[in-house]
Amino acid sequence: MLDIKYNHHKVEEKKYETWVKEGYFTAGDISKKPYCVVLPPPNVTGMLHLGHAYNGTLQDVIMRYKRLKGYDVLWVAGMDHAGIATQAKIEKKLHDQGIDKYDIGREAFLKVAWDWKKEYANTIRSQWAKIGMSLDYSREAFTLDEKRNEAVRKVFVSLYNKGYIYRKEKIINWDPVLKTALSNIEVIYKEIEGHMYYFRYYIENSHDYIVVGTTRPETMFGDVAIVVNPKDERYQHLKGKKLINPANGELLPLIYDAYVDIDFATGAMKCTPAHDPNDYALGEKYHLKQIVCMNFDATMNARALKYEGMDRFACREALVKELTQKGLVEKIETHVHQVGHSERSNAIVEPMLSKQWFVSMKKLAQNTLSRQRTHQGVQFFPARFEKIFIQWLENIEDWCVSRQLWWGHRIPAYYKKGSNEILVSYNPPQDMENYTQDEDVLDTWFSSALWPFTTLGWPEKTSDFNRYYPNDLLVTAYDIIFFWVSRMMFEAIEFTDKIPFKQVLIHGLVRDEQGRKMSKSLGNGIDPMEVIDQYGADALRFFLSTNSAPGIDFRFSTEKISSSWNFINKIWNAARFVLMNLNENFKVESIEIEKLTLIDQWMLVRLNEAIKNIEENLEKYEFANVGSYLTSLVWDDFCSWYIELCKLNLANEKTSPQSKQVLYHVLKSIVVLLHPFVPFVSEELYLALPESKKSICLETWPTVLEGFNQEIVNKQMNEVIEFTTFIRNYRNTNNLKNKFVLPIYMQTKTELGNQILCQHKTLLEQFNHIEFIDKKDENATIFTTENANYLIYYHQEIDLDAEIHKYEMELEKFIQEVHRCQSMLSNARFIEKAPESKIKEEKEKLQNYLSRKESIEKKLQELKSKK
RNA sequence: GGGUGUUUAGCUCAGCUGGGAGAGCAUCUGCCUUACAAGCAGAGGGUCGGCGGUUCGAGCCCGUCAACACCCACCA
Repeated sequence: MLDIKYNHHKVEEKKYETWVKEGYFTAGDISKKPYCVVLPPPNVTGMLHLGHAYNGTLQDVIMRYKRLKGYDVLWVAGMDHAGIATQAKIEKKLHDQGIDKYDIGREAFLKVAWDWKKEYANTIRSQWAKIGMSLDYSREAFTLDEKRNEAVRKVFVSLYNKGYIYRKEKIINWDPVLKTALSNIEVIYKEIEGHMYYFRYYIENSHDYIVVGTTRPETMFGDVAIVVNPKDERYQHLKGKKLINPANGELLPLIYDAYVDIDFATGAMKCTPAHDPNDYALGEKYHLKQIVCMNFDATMNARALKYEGMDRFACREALVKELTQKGLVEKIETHVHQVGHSERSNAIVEPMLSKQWFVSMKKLAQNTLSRQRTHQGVQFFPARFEKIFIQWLENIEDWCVSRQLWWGHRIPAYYKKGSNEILVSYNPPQDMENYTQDEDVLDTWFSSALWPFTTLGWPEKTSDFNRYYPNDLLVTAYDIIFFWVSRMMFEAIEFTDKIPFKQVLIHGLVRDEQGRKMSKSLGNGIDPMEVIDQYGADALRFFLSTNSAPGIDFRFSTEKISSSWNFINKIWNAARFVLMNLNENFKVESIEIEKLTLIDQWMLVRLNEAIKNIEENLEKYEFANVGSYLTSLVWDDFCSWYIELCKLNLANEKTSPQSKQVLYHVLKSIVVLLHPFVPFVSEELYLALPESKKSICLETWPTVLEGFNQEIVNKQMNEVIEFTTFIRNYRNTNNLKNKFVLPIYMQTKTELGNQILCQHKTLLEQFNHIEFIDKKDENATIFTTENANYLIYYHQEIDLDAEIHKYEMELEKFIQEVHRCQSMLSNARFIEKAPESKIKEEKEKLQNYLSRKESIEKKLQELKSKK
């Protein structure tokens, strides 16, 4: 027998281990249809956060649902080496121990990194288990393991040979803290209040000067020209003249190019091709020198003369001071502008000329775009994300893939010693002693981009690849559409000639209770493991999955998790009630409709409707809808009505021979319907049921029972509900005890009313503690429904005026309803254009309201005549 | 500069193809009715951001304005 109270600690203990051991999550039953999803691999940088729990829960709901629906479900477990992020963490750890990575060298560093990975991989696995994620561990992969490395090398070499990968000196985004290049999307632009410095540039052999504005004076040491717009009249007289760079006294040519905005600042712009992407383009156009004036740690180099070795911002300050003293500063204004920061280190990114490896993106993006445009692409949920995805691809730039790190896939490029020869190959050259391998590694996303197929064994032609590729679905947050989804798309199309997955479900981010983004600096992160400890994984999962709409951020809410817990406790107690009523001799029998009472039938009809509705919404990933449907099915239909009414039936097995079967059947169905959301408690309750299988994981999705006259059943039960609600209300307003038996005369108005009086009289009497009597006198309270008038003969002192007022209010309501129906039905255009069913519905409503209005009118007349 | 999302009850949010406004929590009233007091039975509370339009009919579709949030690009 179940404990009196739901105890999530006890319920969630050891179940996951059993599921894994029994192989319920291991795919491979070829008698079933395959369904495959690969988990977005979490970074091995640390522990899982609430976002992971959210992402994992959404997927697990789908996976468990598909398993119940009879699919051979493969949900591939895996983790990401997260190059920059992990290396930064390890460097910090070493630094805290007083170790510099260059002192221990690459190999020793990598050993530390692999130990780190092992430790966090174990933590992550135990957290997946806590959340209940039904992952297939037999195929677990790591983005940096040997198999994935083979695939990466193959892809790199292939892209190189096809001309998609090239090595070039270009302006890239440089992270001076982590000392590596970054791709464009790894740079976060933040608004910063800085300064616009205006310097005087004297004209050679003249006392005249022009004023040039810049936000980055330290880069003046890399200047090679001053550029003005050819139409700018202020500078026409300077053609052919040279200007003196105030920072170093060098002569700069004046170039006329329409790129320069006449109205911005002074209309004269300094040009630093080695430290600015736009200047770089100008530099190419006019064949200007590219002068790098900084080192890779963002200190100034020898070009900065006496400032050599000084940090770039210290140099800026010192230089401005120096030039102020020399009278070369015109003015300094505060200036708000967007400054690029490194996604990982938050350092201000330095645009820097550097030789790096790039993937040429135009053609590859085009291949993806043409599939999307011809509807052979991926289906997005919600659909609007496709637009964002397409716009990004249309404006894509080449992808810088080399990183000056150690933790990652080493670039398979080999440089012949003493020559310019570069060998890009899958295996190192035979005569390796004559070569040196490129020191750099690849961007993490280079290997993640191959994830949907490398996890299935590609490039080998494995049976997994044949069976499970393309994946059916990808579930991920909107913030990595560019980083990941788009790159998986083009790699998949290029190397497998298929889209990587059929659908993408994009979800939002979990924010804190105040609606702020969770971040380390704010310290407002919530550890999912603490939540699980306090409320249980099931409550957390139910909260996460049913309180969020696709693609939209949502707030974490302790209150709502607590509500989820209450809901689970409610189910728990409903199950207790059912199990208490199924005695040891209970045998499951098939349900025969002719043996069922009205409430049995009604409950099964409600269950049927729920199954259909829940399925529809699960297929659309509308989990919030499923959640509210499940809640009302369990709480209202099953607990508040069916179980309460059933208590009467259970006392009399002769009149309701199958009520216990229905109780069992509905509880079991509910438990299975809930299982995708709350796997632990559903397993616990399932195993407590008679004749259950070894695990709910082996169950099948409930099916709809056919053969009910749904319309009649609902109408009859609605009458019961409407009447019961009225009686409860009546007792409340009149301060009557539940046990006080109210005498009631039922005046039926329709055939259905007669049926109810005939068939369900006893039920209504017992359930509501009333007694149907023969009509005695006129002094009664009237309650009117579509099918009957109920006259309550409860004699009490009544305030006649108040009573009249009450009925007048009631009458007013029906008058309005009648008016509404009549005006609709008398509208010729409504009759002409509205669908048949709607017209029929309104006609029926009108009849109903008319009859009820009439009853109230009669009662009012009667009251008024007494006055 | 371009784009997207949000605006619904006191709070947090649902409301999917247009057909009488919903949930949870909070509030008020009454209940220990043996599955559940973390519960039960009732009740109150909203001109669905503003304005205009389409429609027989708009929270939902179109236009426009406003506030907030986010994404992309960028002027040195």
